[in-house]
Amino acid sequence: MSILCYAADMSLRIALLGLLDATGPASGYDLAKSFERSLNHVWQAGHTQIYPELVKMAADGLVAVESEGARGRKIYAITPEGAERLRSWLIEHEPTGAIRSEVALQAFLLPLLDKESAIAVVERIRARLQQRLAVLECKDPSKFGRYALNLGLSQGRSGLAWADETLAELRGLEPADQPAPAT
Amino acid sequence: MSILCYAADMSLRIALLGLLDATGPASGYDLAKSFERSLNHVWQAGHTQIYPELVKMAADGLVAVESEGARGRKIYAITPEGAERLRSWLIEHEPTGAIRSEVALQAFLLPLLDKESAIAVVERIRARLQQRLAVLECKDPSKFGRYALNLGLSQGRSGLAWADETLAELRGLEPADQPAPAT
DNA sequence: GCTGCCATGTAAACCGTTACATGATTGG
DNA sequence: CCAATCATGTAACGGTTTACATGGCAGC
Repeated sequence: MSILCYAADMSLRIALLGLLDATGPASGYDLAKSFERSLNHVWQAGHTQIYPELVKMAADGLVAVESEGARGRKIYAITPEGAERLRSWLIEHEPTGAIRSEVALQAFLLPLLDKESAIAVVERIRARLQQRLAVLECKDPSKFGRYALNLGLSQGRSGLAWADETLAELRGLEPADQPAPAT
Repeated sequence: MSILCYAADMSLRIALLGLLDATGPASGYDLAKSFERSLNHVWQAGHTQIYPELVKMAADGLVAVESEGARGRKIYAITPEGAERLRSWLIEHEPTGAIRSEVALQAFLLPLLDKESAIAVVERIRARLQQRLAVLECKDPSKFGRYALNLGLSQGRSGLAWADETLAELRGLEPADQPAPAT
């Protein structure tokens, strides 16, 4: 609305500014790799989103092309203005707790399934969570993103605990409690 | 690609089918209310998304207008085809673990802030999590969505625990460990 | 010379939010 | 009669994904 009202979300911008601030100048390609490696469990973005966004951010003065290397490689650096924008977002932005989780949606709808199917679904969810957790557990906890890593570990473990409790509950159900196995 | 490859996500469809299956025929308005009340911590959708989607779903034969009530109220019911689509999604769909969380992004970037600011950010996150948790704790655990409710409670509590640990760690830091408070 | 990775981009489609718009009904 | 709520929708915008497209360089 007002000129002070920036676009709704901007989290992609913030993530890019954060990476540039934390690890120094980088190309779009580097940033895409960083997303995959370090930011993966927190935010995702592919190169097709990153390249145009960097151009817009440069137009807004938040980053600048520091140098151009081999093969048309363009190295972006964060500007002081960008660093300030990053800090003020961190300090001022009230994060929306809103979550869209396919896992949670499946959990919500579990009662629609018969016992066997529900158990199979939860087992698959459990396997998936375990796999994700294993990836996080391999990461270096002394690195930059360690607070988010701890958060991911904590959430992953609590998801696993939920899956185990739910499996126990489902297995303990009397067959009579089940919905009809549908025609 | 092939005619068997349905649109990528469809979670909104699934959520709508799930509500119709679980609680019987309903209007778009009712469904929007249900989203707010029961599905809020799992998936969000406003009426502006729901109305057009119901029209498309009716065109695809997954729901049907069962009756039209007062004030142009249209009551949709799930069709057998819709019920089958719902069940096969639940059983077959491998949920993507991908998460985009502004809270986690802030956690990731915490080391960019000086000690005082970082503590303030985590305290705000903690307050927000507590508030969400309080909402969930008021819900009836015997209702339809109770598996998802348990999951939400579990995740909320682990988030709170993370915030407390992180605050303790930040408060215990030597001032020397801090980044320069930025000109 | 070919394969594979580095490196950058565009275009179309889709999903989701915000703002806008309309009218009926109920209760005070 | 007025306000609140019921009830439905459209339009524009912005963010995200998928597919398409191009070319340089390194090693075999």
